[in-house]
Amino acid sequence: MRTGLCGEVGIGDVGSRVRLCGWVARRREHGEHLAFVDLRDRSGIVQCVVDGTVDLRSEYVVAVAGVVRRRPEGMENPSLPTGEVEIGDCTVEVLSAAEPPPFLVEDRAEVDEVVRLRHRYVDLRRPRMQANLRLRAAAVSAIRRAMDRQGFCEIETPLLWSPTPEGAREFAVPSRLHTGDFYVLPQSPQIAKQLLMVGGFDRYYQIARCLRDEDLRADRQFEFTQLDMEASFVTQDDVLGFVSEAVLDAAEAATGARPQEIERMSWSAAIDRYGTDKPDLRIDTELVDLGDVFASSEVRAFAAPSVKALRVPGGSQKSRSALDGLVERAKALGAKGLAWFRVAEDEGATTLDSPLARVLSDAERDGLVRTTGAVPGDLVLVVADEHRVACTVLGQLRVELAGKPVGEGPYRYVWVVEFPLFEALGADGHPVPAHHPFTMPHPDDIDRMETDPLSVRSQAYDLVLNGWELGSGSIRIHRADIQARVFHALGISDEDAESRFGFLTSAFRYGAPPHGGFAFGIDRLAAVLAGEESIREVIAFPKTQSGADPLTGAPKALPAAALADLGIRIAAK
RNA sequence: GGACCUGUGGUGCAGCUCGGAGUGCACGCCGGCCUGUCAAGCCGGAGGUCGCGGGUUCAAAUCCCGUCAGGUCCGCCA
Repeated sequence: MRTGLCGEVGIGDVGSRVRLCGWVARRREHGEHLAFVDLRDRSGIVQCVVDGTVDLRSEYVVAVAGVVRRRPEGMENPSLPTGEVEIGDCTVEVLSAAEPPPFLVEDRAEVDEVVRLRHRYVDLRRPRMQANLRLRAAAVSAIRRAMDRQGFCEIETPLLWSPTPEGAREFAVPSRLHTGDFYVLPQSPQIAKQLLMVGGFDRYYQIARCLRDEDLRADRQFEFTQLDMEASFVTQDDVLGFVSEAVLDAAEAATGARPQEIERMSWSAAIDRYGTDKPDLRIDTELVDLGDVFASSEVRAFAAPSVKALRVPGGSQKSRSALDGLVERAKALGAKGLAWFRVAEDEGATTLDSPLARVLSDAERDGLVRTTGAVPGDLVLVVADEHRVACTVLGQLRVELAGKPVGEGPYRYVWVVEFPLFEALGADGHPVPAHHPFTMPHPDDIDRMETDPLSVRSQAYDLVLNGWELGSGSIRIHRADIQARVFHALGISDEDAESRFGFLTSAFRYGAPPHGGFAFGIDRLAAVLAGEESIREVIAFPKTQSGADPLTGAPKALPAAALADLGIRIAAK
């Protein structure tokens, strides 16, 4: 039907006869003797010249036959990749007429997202969406090649799975044959892939759709796609190596540039230096510890287990009301207060402008400036509080004051390793797992599990890109005795463990290899690499924040007969 | 569950503080003119439940209350 693609016609094709198919992007008519038609397909746009009039409208689907020719001298269009040539002596065949589109099929048209989604089939024609979905496909393809090359076997796991009362809320699927019973859609293939390890598939992966019935965000949809992988007889270093290979290959395929080796950082260093477990390393300021400076301070505001500071380069020009706003923000984030110091210069001496400036000793003033590295023009923010609070509050302010859109380069990947095994003590006095209860404790710390559980590190790790968590994984527990100790620490009784995870623990009784794995979000990776701030821009048919689909109208009520078939009655609201 | 922002011809906005006739801008659309344009140009035209409901008022796009939809964030996402 066609001889090539619109965007690929070039100077080398001059003289050849072509037939191109696509959509009418624009037409420019010059009376009854001459008309230009810009023809668009997925590859781009080429100008077609018609000697006469044409009865075409925007977005008509047409086939244009003609001869490629060099444009007349001075008529080239340097802003168009095909701008040196045009299709001449055209005959146009209308394959399909079209109503005027609801919005311009061009990138520069900014359109309300719900309008775009309602007419997604039109939106998808725009170069942005074409590029984004193709970038995503290139990334996925590279991931598959990387995993295959490393000896991994792609295996599908069920979409209809068993309810597990743990973690994210699950989508329920009623069973027709077992009226009153339900499957759930998997929030991740976690347990299935561990069963595959017991089954002897020592290197498994899957481009897996995962579903979680939790509230949506710019970086979260009900359904999302992960590279899910698991391997047996491996160390944490092995897993990080496998995943790094896939991620770096994907990034190279998507952007053309291969990132450098991904650096590693311990969880405690991430908290200490950036106040978060997903640090954005594009921002070059770090939190600074002022504990030594104020160790014996008379200043009551700084009498706290931890005194942390954040230097804000050039921040001294902030107005008093802007600073008041920062103080309020810090309080909203959980700090008791926020001290600020505007750094200035007076006759060669560095001065501090702050309500607290006068109560600081000379040594404290010097220490604050020296330790933070502040120079005139900077602003220094100080939070004194419990260590975790001081770090996270300043870490959040760091991002809010200096952050950039996630998709804006450069791309800074980092492995955050040695997550704590437990997050905190729950209301029942038992620690709460930071990852999932099958995470292997760090071998150096395992003896403290009963005596000092919150100090126990785990062999769990996250991959972070520009402040977004791409994914997480861990070495899993494969030994019944260690699993029993973790369950015990968590306050999960033997009976409880049996009823909730029985089919996994019993599988482990039949010969479980040491294993570990990882899963990272392909939507998120693709979005960042595409320069987008929302994963909706790399998903063909996403949902809105309320979980609706403006195109199909989903979700909808089911006909009464369908409900009756499933044995379901809708409760009155 | 909560906070904040947004809603005005097909699209994007202005108008809203300080109430006075659906007023304006750009794009698109329709018609006419036009033989080298390329976001073509020129002339003319059509197109509106100011998200919806209620209240205040002589009078509401504008003020108040409620509600719906969309977005960002918190909670949530082991």
